[in-house]
Amino acid sequence: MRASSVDQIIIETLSKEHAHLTSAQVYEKIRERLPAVNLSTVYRALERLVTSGSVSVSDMGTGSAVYEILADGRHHHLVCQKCGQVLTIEDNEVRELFSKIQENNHFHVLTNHLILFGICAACQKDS
Amino acid sequence: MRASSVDQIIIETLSKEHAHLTSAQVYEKIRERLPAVNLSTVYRALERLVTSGSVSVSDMGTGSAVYEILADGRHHHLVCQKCGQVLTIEDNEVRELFSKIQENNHFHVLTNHLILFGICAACQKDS
DNA sequence: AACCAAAACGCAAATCTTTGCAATTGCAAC
DNA sequence: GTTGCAATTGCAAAGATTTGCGTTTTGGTT
Ligand SMILES: [Zn+2]
Ligand SMILES: [Zn+2]
Ligand SMILES: [Zn+2]
Ligand SMILES: [Zn+2]
Repeated sequence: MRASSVDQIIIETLSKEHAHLTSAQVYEKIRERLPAVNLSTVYRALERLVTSGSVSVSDMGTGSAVYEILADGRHHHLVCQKCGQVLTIEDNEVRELFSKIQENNHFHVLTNHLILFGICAACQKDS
Repeated sequence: MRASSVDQIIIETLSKEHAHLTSAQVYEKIRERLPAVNLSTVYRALERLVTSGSVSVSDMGTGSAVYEILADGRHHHLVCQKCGQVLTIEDNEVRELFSKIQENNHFHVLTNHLILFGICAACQKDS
């Protein structure tokens, strides 16, 4: 992989934002520094960063994928399908499962930003 | 929900196929019996079936989502990002994690066809 | 049987993402 | 500094999925 300027700017942007950004949001941020950049270039840069493991991409049920820097420490999310609330869970709550899967199936899990859908406590009470 | 004929035909189709079908594949099957059906109608029917819990939808990294009947018993998959191999794991291998998440976060997990990406045993040896 | 409201549908347009191809750029060897 | 190759990019088109809206169908009620 070559030191693409777009890759570097995306890393810097996501590192500063500490949030889940859509491709369109990343695109807007990049254009502040590279006004002529093409959207497909951003998609390809994001793909490279995901493959290299420095960025996660996830479908959180919002209609478009979201990207997040992984340097801050691994975590996962629970997304309520009724109210849309997003809970964060620590990696150690999931690590045990991944270890067991690794043992049982000799399969090295790379998923690093797991999204589980369901119903949150508040919405369970409502029904 | 009303008893839509498309819903019923999709159920029958997926029940007979016992496989992961893309929306395009479902569409082709439906057209054998409803030649004039619209693709967006199929998408909306699939969405209803997923919401009702009778069908699962998953991104298995193939470029388009796949749908599968859930009546046959719950299961999950490990997808190798190098060779594309798809391993199936039983629900009991995952249920423990979901129970723990339920306890710790009072969150009722509905994800019923989990896809985890990683590297299979064979591909680990190769590298 | 006529009526009504809700659900489902068809169609076209919008949105999101990927891809083929030709042109450009960065890196390293010569 | 020039050459060569592979990575990156822009652009346009294709592919995948969703959505707005007007119309039709369905099932229940009068
Ligand atoms: Zn996150
Ligand atoms: Zn909720
Ligand atoms: Zn499956
Ligand atoms: Zn493999």
